[in-house]
Amino acid sequence: MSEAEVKPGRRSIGAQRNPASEEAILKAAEAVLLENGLSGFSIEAVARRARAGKPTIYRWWPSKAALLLDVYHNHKQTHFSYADKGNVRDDLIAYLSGLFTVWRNPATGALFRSVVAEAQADPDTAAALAAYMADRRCQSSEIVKKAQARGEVRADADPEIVTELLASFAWSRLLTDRLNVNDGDIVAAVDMVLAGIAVRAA
Amino acid sequence: MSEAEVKPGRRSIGAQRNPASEEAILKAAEAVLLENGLSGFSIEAVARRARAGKPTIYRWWPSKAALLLDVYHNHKQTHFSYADKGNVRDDLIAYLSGLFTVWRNPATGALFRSVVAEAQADPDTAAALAAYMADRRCQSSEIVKKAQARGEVRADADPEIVTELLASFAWSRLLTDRLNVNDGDIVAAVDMVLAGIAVRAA
Amino acid sequence: MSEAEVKPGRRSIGAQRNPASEEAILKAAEAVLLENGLSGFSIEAVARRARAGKPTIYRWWPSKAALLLDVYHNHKQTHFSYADKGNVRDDLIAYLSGLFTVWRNPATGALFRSVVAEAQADPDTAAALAAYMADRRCQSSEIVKKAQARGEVRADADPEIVTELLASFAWSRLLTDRLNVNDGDIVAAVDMVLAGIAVRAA
Amino acid sequence: MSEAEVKPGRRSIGAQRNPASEEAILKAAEAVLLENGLSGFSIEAVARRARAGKPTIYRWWPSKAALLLDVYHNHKQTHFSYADKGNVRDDLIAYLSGLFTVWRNPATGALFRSVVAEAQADPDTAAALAAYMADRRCQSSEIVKKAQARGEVRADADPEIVTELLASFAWSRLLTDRLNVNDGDIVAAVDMVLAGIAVRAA
DNA sequence: TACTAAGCGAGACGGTACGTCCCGTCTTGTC
DNA sequence: GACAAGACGGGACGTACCGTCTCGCTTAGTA
Repeated sequence: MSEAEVKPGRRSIGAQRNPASEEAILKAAEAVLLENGLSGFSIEAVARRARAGKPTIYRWWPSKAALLLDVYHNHKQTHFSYADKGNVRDDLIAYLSGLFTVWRNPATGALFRSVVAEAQADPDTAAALAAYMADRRCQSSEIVKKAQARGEVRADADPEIVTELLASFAWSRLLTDRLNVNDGDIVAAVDMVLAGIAVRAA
Repeated sequence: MSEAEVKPGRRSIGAQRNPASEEAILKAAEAVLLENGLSGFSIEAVARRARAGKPTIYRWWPSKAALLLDVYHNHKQTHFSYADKGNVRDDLIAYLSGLFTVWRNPATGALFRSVVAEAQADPDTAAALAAYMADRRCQSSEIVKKAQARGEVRADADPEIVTELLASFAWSRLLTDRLNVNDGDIVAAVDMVLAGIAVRAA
Repeated sequence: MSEAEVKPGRRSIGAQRNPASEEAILKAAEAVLLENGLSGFSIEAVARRARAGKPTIYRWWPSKAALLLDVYHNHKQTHFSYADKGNVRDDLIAYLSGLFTVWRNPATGALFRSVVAEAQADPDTAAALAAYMADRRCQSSEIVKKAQARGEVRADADPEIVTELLASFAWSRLLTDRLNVNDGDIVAAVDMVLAGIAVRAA
Repeated sequence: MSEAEVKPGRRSIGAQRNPASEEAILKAAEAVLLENGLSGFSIEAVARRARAGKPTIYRWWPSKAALLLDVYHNHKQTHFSYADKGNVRDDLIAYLSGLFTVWRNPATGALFRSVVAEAQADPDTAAALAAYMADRRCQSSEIVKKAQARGEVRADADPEIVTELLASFAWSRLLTDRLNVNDGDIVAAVDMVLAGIAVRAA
């Protein structure tokens, strides 16, 4: 209120985590990542931007990767929902095009690409990403399980592999900058998995 | 071969590139990457190990990524061949399990993971990786094209998407350290793409 | 006294200074200084060791230097007395060897060295040290004044300079870690000041 | 000459120490020390001021203290000479007032005070200072040795202790900011050492 | 044959970022 | 209102690499 708090920004609020600092850091981290890319994303840059001390960041996030993941999670609170359209084809198309749509957002896409990249070098990030992906596989495979319950999908199909196949497709497009190549590919991929490409043996 | 060349390193052989240096650098780069991981892979470390000057490296490889890619290419000269087993199912299984096998090799796997990671931050690597992947898609889609010619696969299936779907599956397993989860998944993925999972509508 | 107060630290005893805290802090400060040296002497370290909050220290001691000085004064309550042996030579030898003896004690020596060092950078410490030294000069010069009264020492000699010369000698030995070089030097210094080194002009 | 050297300052001159950098760093170090005092003297500040990289400083000076000492030595090249005035009294007065004069220079005085302070916390500085002081004692005691040769000073006087006593006096005045108290004290100290203060026993 | 020109190992240069430690201030909840 | 506790913004620490530079050398090709 007074001018005292203007100059130095935030202060400690006692022997407890200051939510304002956390928010400012996450916001700054996202901004830095978007503006400077993964290679320009450094703890120092985030601290500078958030007007926070480096130790404050290290106190709560053990590594660059942890911060990155946290930013990603916070960003993804605008989750896409798993719509239930009544038939498996529309559900899978919605799922896959949902992934494409979310990652076409420059922020979300860059964020996830960064997390994946970081995971290749940093074991902690790798573990966090693995946990996250396991959760997603579990959630998305529900689509197929429901379809099996409805009798739309063969009972011997592994639900997790179905959605993993589709999600992997989205991954590789994201990681090779080919998210916008051809929207028809989304439907083609779903239909391939659903109907197969083999000529019907009578 | 002899230890004579070990101690004082290599010298210039005149106004031309010294192949011994190139070889030593590539070898050292691979060794450093394998021993210290992507995060420990630095030009300095490679130069130290190769007993080479940093400018020698920068003279021939514009960036860390270029060196990485070069190492990868050199390493992959032990290419897996696209066997032609006469039927599309065996060919695709051979293709997909070939990818898994190649990447299960610690060197090759780490190399490719590093290249993909680097491509997320470095545009040059991204471009190189894109070109490389386009070539691979082109080559691998031949499997499907041949099968279409044999009448095994429906003519309206997009050959590139077929193998891209399978290759993406291998990518995501590589990038999330799940290459060894379940060998049966390979066959399951191929069969899914071939026969589909939908219940036959009579 | 009991170990009950060890574990959970001390509590406030109401709106007044808690002597137990003061004592614990001074004790901890001395211990830290002795164990880790001046360079390892930090308010944080003292607070940790004393199980005290940093603000408690800052509340009572405005600076590191103030704490240091306070520790020194508390430590020196075991003052050496200015013995009066009846003749100036023995008194001065007792005075100078007293300084050496006091500072040969690791705690006292390190403490005084630290105060002097701190005074070179911190004006407050410098002022405190100056006041302290003025007092000591005044006290120690009494030795010479008494000798003058007894007729042992020439009336035109400046008493303060006499003891300052001897104390400076001890200082420089302390500050350059040469306290134990040669015990004979103490007597030599005193005799020099008393009898002079010039050849007697008949 | 060209504008190339304007922006980035100095460059490497190959695999050898760049004297321009060394000079710039020493100059900057002195300036920082004088302007901000010992407490404001940091490697970072010196690097900033010298437009040098921190590693360049650490490459050549293992510690803050080493840099400090080097600055002091470089500064003292304007050595005071040990004048030989033919009689020991004038020589000793010249020696002692020389010390006072040199240290009354703000730069030199602050420098030496800083070195002494640093030596109380840092063993390397302590060692360097000890070596330096041993050398000075050796040099300055020559005054007394010559006087002994001339028969002016008793042969049983320890030459090193004589000048050590006087130098210590200057030290303590420097370290307690009392360099300007009373110029007569210089002569008084010398005469005390020469003639003694004891009343002549007939 | 002598000269030029480029590549070589080496390593110093100005920098940026790392992750840690401590500074002195602030606030919370307990006594 | 003093206490233990500990988070806060800030700044310096000493280290690792970055990409650039110049050195002194070695040798191939040109003159």
